[in-house]
This record gives sequence, C-alpha cells and structure tokens, in this order.
Amino acid sequence: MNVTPGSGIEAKSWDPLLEEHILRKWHNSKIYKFAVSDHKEKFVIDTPPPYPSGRPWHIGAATHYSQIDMIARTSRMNGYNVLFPVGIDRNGLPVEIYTEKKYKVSMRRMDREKFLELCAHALDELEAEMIQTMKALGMSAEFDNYYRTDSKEYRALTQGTFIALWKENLIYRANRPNNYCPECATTIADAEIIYENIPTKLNYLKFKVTETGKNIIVATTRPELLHACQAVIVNPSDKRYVTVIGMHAILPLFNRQVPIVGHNSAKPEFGSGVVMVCSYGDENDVRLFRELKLIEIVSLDTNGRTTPAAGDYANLTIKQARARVIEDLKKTGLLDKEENIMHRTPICERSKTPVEIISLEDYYLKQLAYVSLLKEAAGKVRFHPSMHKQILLNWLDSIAIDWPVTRRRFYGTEVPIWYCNDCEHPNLPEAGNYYKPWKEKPPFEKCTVCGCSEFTGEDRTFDTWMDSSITPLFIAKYTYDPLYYRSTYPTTIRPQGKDIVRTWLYYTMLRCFQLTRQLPWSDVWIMGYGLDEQGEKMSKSKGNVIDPLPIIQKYGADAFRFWGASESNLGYDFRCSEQKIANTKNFLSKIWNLGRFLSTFPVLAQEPEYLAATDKWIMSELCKLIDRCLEGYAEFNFFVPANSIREFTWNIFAAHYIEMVKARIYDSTDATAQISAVFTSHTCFSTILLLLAPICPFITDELWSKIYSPETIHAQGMPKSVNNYSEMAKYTKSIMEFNSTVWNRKKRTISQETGKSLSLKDSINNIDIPPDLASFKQDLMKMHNLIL
RNA sequence: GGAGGGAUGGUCUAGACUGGUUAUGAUACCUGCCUUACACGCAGGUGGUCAUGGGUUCAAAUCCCAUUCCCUCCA
Repeated sequence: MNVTPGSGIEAKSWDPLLEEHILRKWHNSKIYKFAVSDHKEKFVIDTPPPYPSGRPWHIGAATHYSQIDMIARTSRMNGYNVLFPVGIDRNGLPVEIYTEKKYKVSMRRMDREKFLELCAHALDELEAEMIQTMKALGMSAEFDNYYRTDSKEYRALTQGTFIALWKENLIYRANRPNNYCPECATTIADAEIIYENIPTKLNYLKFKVTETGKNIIVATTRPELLHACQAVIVNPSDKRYVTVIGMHAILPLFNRQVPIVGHNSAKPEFGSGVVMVCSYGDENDVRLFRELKLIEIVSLDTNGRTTPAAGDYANLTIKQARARVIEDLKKTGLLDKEENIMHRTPICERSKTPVEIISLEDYYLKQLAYVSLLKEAAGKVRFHPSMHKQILLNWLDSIAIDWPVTRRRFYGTEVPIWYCNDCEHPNLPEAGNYYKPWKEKPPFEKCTVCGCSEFTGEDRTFDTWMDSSITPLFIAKYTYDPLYYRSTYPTTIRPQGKDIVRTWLYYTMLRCFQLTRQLPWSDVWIMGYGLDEQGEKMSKSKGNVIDPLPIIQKYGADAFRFWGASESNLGYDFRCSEQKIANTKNFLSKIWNLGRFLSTFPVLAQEPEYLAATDKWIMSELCKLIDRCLEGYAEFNFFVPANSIREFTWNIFAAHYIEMVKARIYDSTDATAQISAVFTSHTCFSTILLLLAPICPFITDELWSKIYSPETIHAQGMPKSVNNYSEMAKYTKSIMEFNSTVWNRKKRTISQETGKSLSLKDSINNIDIPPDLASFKQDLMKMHNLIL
C-alpha cells in the first residue's frame, strides 16, 4: 500500500465566498426534499413564520433560524425523514403602521382595498430580504413552496377553524373594555399608545360614609366619571382608613352608595390615599372591576360623550362634563380642594388625543374551560430546556378571561360572518373557502332564522394569533390532504423564542387541542434572546439593533452559525458582538488547514491491524468527544457540540496529536507505523467534520467532498462511539503536561549559536520521558527532537 | 405588585442538579517565535476574596437562608 503524501488542497484558508457556490449545489441536487411516502420515521418541524415588520431583521432572529436549521440537519443525520417548512407571517398591526409611515397614508381615511394593496406591497419587499437572509444562512428548508399566512389557502384555513369552533359553541359575543381613541373612532392596540406627562388637576371630592356619617376625601383626575363609580378603595395598610374598610360611601351629586374596599393598589402617598373605581378611568380600573367583580356602568359612548347613565350630565363631551361636575361640586361644597399635578396620560400615537377605555362588543373564544386539560397535556410535552416549561404553567394559572379574537383592523384574516339586515342574526358560510364579508356578497341566499335575503358583512378581522396558532395544522395539510395529515400530525417539534410562550405556544396548544383533541407536537424547543454587547435587549428606539445580513455576507454563514451555537446555551439569553463573530473565522481556518494537511494523505478503506499507542490514545479522546456531542444533539443544545468540537480539535487533536504523529506520518520507511497514523488522523478528522456538519454545513461539506466522498456530508449518519481504547484516556493529562514541559524548557534554554531561545524544532537533551508515557516514547522523541 | 433568569480574571463564558486536588474555554493584553497544515498560526506569561452576609459540612463557586444589584416577561 502506498501512503506517500501527494498533492492536496491548495487554498491556505477557508473562503466564505465558496458558500454561494455550495448553496447552488445543494439547491440543484435537492438533498433536503421531504417525501411523505418515504418509509423512514418522520420528523416535522413547526417552523416559526417570521414577521416582516421592518428592517433590519434582528440578528437574534437570524441566530434563532440558523439553530432551527441545526435541528433539521441533526435529525436528518439521525436517520429521520425531515419536513422543514418555511413560512412568512404577514397579518396584523405592525405592517399597517409600517405602511402608513412608509407611504404617508392613513388607514381609515383611504379606500380599504387600496390600503391592503399597499400593505401587501410593503410586505413583499420586507419578505424578500428575510428570505434572502434565511437562504444565505444555509437553511435547509422548503423554500420552493414557502407559505404566507395571508394567502388565500391559509386564510381559508383560519376562517375554516373559526367556523368549526363556532359550530361547537366555543365562540360567543361579549362586551369588554378596550383602548379607544374618540378622535379616530376606533379601538387601538396597546402598541399604538404613547404616554405623555400632561398638566391636570387632582380634585379632592367629599364622599359621606354611610355607617359613620363622616366624610372621606377621594382624590381623582377624572371627576366626569363619577357616575360610573362602583367602589372606593383604600390601602389596607393605611392606618387612616382601616376602620372604614367594609363600610359604604355615598357618591356626591349622584347620592348612590358604593362599597369601601381594601386593596393594595391604592397608594397611601398619592392624593388623599382614597381612590374611586370607575368604568373606566384607567387600566387599573379595568383590573379592579374584574377582580372585585363589580358591575360595569358604561360611562362614555363611541363618540366620546357621556351616556344617559350620567343623568343630568349626559350627552356632554369629556371636557364639558368635567367642567359641569366640578362647578356643581363647588356649588354644593362637596369639592374639598384642587391641586395642579403632572399626570402620565396615555394618548393616541396618531391623533395625540387622550385614550379612553370603553366597552366594545367582541367575539370571544372560550379558553377558561380548557386550562386544566392543557395543564395536564403540557405535562407530557418535552421542553428543551425543561426550565422553560414553567413560563407556560405560570401563564396557564393566570388566565382569567376568555380570548377576544376580533380586531377593528384591516390587514388580517376577515371574520367570516354576514349579519341579517332584518333580524341581525350572524350567518356563517361553510368552511373551505376564503371569505371577505366587507366587500363580498354572502355565499348563501337566506338568513337561517328569518329567511331575509339582505345581509351586511362583518368588517372586522381576527387577532393575528388566530392565524399563527394553526401553523402545525397548515403545514400538515389539515382538512386538505388526509393522507398527508395522518403521516405528519401531530408534528414533532416547535422551536420558538421564550418571549412568545404565553402567546404563540399557548394559543397553538389551545387551538390545535380544540380542533384535533391532541397536542400539535411532542417537543418544544425554547431559545433565549439575542442581546447587545452590554446585555440589553435590542430595540429600534435604543438604536442598538444589529443587521444580520451584512455580517453574514462579510464573515460567512458558517462563521455566523458557529458563533451562535458556541455563544448561546440552550434557553439562555446571549450577547451579540461582531468581534466575536469575526474571531470565529479563525476556527474555520483551523479546520480548513487541518483538512489541507490531511488531504495530502490517502484515505484508507480499512482499519489496519496495528495501531500505535498515540493513535489509540487519540481514538479514546475522540470517542469521548462523540459521546459529548451526541448528548448535546439529543437535546438540540448546539452549545455543547460547538464548544466540545472546538476544544478537542484545536487544543487536543491539532496541538498535541498531530504534532506527535507528524514525523511518523511522513516516514514511509516504517509503513506499519505510518499507516496507523494516516488511518487514525483521517478517522478523527472525518468524525470532526460529521459532528460539525449540522452547525457548519458549508465548510464541512466542502472538505468532505474534497477528501472523503463525492456524496454530500449531509446525507451521512452521525458517527457512533465505539470506544475500544477507553483505558488510554488516562494518559491525556500526562501527555499534555509533558509536551508543555518540553516546550517550556526550550523556551527557557538560550541557544549558544543564536543567543535566542531554542526553536521548537531544535534538539534538546536531558529530558526524561515519564515512565507512564513509555509507550509513546518514539513519537515524543521525534516530536521534540529529544536526545536521551 | 407577581413570575422567571442571572451576577465567576479587563470583557464574555463553562462548571452548580450529583460538594472533593491547581476554577474551564474564548477574547483582550504582555514576551518570544515563520516550526515540511495554518501568523486567521505556535509557544510561554500577567490577571479571579466565584455579588454580599450568615448557615450546613472534615470540605462550598456548587447545598440552605437572607440581602443587594442587573435583565426579561406579566399586571
């Protein structure tokens, strides 16, 4: 057998520009195609469809998606038939706001159809950049038929699931307080509210306590809501008022009696320490009404005027009502005093009008009845890491109301209802098609209740979680392809960020459970946030957002992916620093140059009969590496293999092993010893490539194809650990210490010829090889050029 | 107000569940070196009261209690 070194790889370092070429190769050979008919066990990833809300895309998100790809690649190498879909979430409020800013338009002051077109256009642009980034990352997903949550098919499924739940009586109509801008005449989301400090008057009102006949003083900035007061609260620890808790107070002007309740949201130091609870002055009122089970009094109408409940003060604007109430309180001596204060006021982002909280009618999906069932089901789901299951359990415990699913927004899935013009009965179409009731005629002729044939279409849309909560159903072709559905649902794993456990994870469990009576996946994989270098969350307002695409283009996807894997421990937050990504390139160069060195030696088909002691030793260390990596991969914790591989490759394999066998591997005069070194080096290196393949798919495939096989590395299986030489691992410490000792001695020895430290290739004498390393003597002597 | 996570050399980080020699690795810094893969490298070195206080123990970065500070989410 001829193992004479030949010519190998020439390039002296890994060139990230090769990635583009490799991507094309993968694309053309379709190595990631999912075949539903394949007999192999299926592994279905419920990929999160990212939301294109503006640029740049978040570097933490890019890291997240690169790791989801590692899940896919790991599973393929573990022998699964992997379905790795990719979608884009395109419904909801952020794109509406983005579109209004970008095109300088107002959603409610223009044609709905035209506005929707603008939104779709904005989304197309943002989406293209997102897809480009995901492809550049090397994601092995199904880009050829990626889905969109605003497509006809997806929205038809969203509507279909709503219709199904409606038929099961899981949907009902109810009133619920909501943020409302009287100027814009619409509900607005929390995200559209800004807070400003506005000067206002704090009014001190006299309430008479029924039981004692004495007055208590209530401090309020909203005297115009007096008619909607249903309770008065004081802090239970406030000594001034402990005696009145449980008694009753009489509203001034209205002479209605309300209870006095102890509640720790009353701050003793603010105003008089006594607070009136009205429907609704602020968010705290909403909470108190719910918590104390108070009966709501509708105080304002949708025009921002007082309702008939205000009695003498009905049908006034907020300003007018406030002035009249104060005036009358002064007249009757029931106003104790007024104080000028600055008040943190929620105002509408667009009209700058103070936001009111008004009860509006919405559709609700029943969820309270499912909490205990879901808790039980959640116990069977494997969480990676297990600690994050707690976020879900805490959330399940705190669910207090059913889920309001309707929104007065435009860019979303339409609520598929037509109301009878005669009896107002809501009529729903059959599931299966995509309906737009705000602009289309209903697909039926007559009202099911009164037979009338005139209808008005519903103009609201769904909360976007109604769409995104059915991704496992959509990717499994639920109600559309029963065969495909049966072999892909329940899916295998839900990867997602820990920030949306309470929303996406929970809503998906709820909806899929309601529809299919089973949970949509067996595993949940939760990733932490990508923070900036100081450990702060990135946000556009802070200006610390890092755009991933230029970084990927500059350093390559493999460097980016390896950095992400080695930096983010499973489930924990991680910091993003360009410097660290840049440094990762050095490791890839290390790998490349090991490959360059080994590519000059032939790959042997069979394990030789004789292995030298040094070779047995590194094989035992290699097996330990395989074990550690497989443990990490079993949990999809890429932090473990990434750091283990770097540690082994750089600090053991390259630094010690390769140096020890270098003389032997070039020495053809002892073929047996040479073959042992060639075989072992290649075994180690090919194993390193395989173990690293899910994390760095580009460089490993390139080296694999140049050295080992024309068949892609991504079609190979994970290496198995067969530790025949486990007893050799005990020498590791001793070997490393001995090498270090020699290096140190050479460093400290000054050459008489040059007057400098000895070079590492210079010979040195008077160093004894420790007795326990006797079997490594030959290699150690040649490595250090020892003269005994 | 509630919940979760964290605090380890200048910076980042492993180790903590299962207590046990000299606390891991990266990076930065200093010194020397082109050595038949790699200067994107090699060798050597400086640098840590493991947040604070107390407890358990022969022994605590690790277990228990309290405190401080930071981050995130919910209300």
